[in-house]
Amino acid sequence: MIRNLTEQDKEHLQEALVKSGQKVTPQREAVFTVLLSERDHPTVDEVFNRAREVMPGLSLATVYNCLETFVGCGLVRQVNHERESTRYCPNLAPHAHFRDKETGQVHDIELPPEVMKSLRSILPPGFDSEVIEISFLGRAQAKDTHSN
Amino acid sequence: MIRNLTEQDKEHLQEALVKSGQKVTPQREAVFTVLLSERDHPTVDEVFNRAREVMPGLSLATVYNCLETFVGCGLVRQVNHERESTRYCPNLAPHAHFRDKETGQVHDIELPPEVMKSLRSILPPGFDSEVIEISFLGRAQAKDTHSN
DNA sequence: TAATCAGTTAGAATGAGTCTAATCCGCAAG
DNA sequence: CTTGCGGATTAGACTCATTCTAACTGATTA
Ligand SMILES: [Mn+2]
Ligand SMILES: [Mn+2]
Ligand SMILES: [Zn+2]
Ligand SMILES: [Zn+2]
Repeated sequence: MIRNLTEQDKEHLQEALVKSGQKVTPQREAVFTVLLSERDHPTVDEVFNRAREVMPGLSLATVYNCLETFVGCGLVRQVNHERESTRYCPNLAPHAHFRDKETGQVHDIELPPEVMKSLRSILPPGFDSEVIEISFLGRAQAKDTHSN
Repeated sequence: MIRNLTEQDKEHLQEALVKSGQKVTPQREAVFTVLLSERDHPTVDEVFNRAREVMPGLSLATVYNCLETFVGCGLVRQVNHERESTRYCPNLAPHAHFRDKETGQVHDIELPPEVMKSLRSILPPGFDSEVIEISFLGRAQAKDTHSN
């Protein structure tokens, strides 16, 4: 189901867009709403299908555009596993991803700062990294029905 | 330049192939040789072009087939960064990958067991992971001309 | 009003990877 | 030797996520 954006969410969206010289549009709001409604790392097609429920005229091209815009202004992260379709994640906290081999579901795994530090410490001198991606592949006992 | 396989390398290849019910062929030897000659994580096309120097009739389809075979029998790893072409890595030791934003070069980063452990420890109960992928994106001061 | 301009849209193009069907070739049975 | 078999190789067709293009929309500005 598609939630409504809280005032906080709207401000977050507006601020990030305006800060990078772009506008809030109905399409961008719809796509952002979809992302925040179910934090299950949807693909572009999944976002497209969910968003059309609430905005039937929306085009796939626009979903690609919105998501690219959001990535550009730091509102969401892209998540890739092997060569599968790119998925999108609005969780801005540092976290890793766990991909369930059976179900395909993607779960967020919290990343404690001390682990980040120990990771950064394995880089030899001369290597400076801005982005670290960590992804697990395995099986998760389904504890609940939502997948975040 | 394309090295020659040592006896050890040949045995390694043969053992892994035979163990999974497949044969050593001239094409597979050529592709494997390319992978061991420069451990720079080549793409399929790069492998193809290098291998053709030594085996001109080789086809791209066969390079795809050989690499898939090697992955299947654990001789090499696939390395993906975002949606770029898949790269191939014959380094079987546990390691992470560092991708240089400027040059595109991929470097191996050794992964000490204690770091692996601390990573595994962040998984909540119920999550069991066989594979962990770690990749850094950033800039590396070019210390040398080879890229491993 | 007219010009401008970001955003949206449909559809074409791209390209890494996969699939298909024909051929090749080493080996073993006759 | 021939022949048959089965895995491997090959060229080319195909797929499909993503990117590109060019026309259109609609709000804002001169
Ligand atoms: Mn959950
Ligand atoms: Mn090096
Ligand atoms: Zn996430
Ligand atoms: Zn590697």
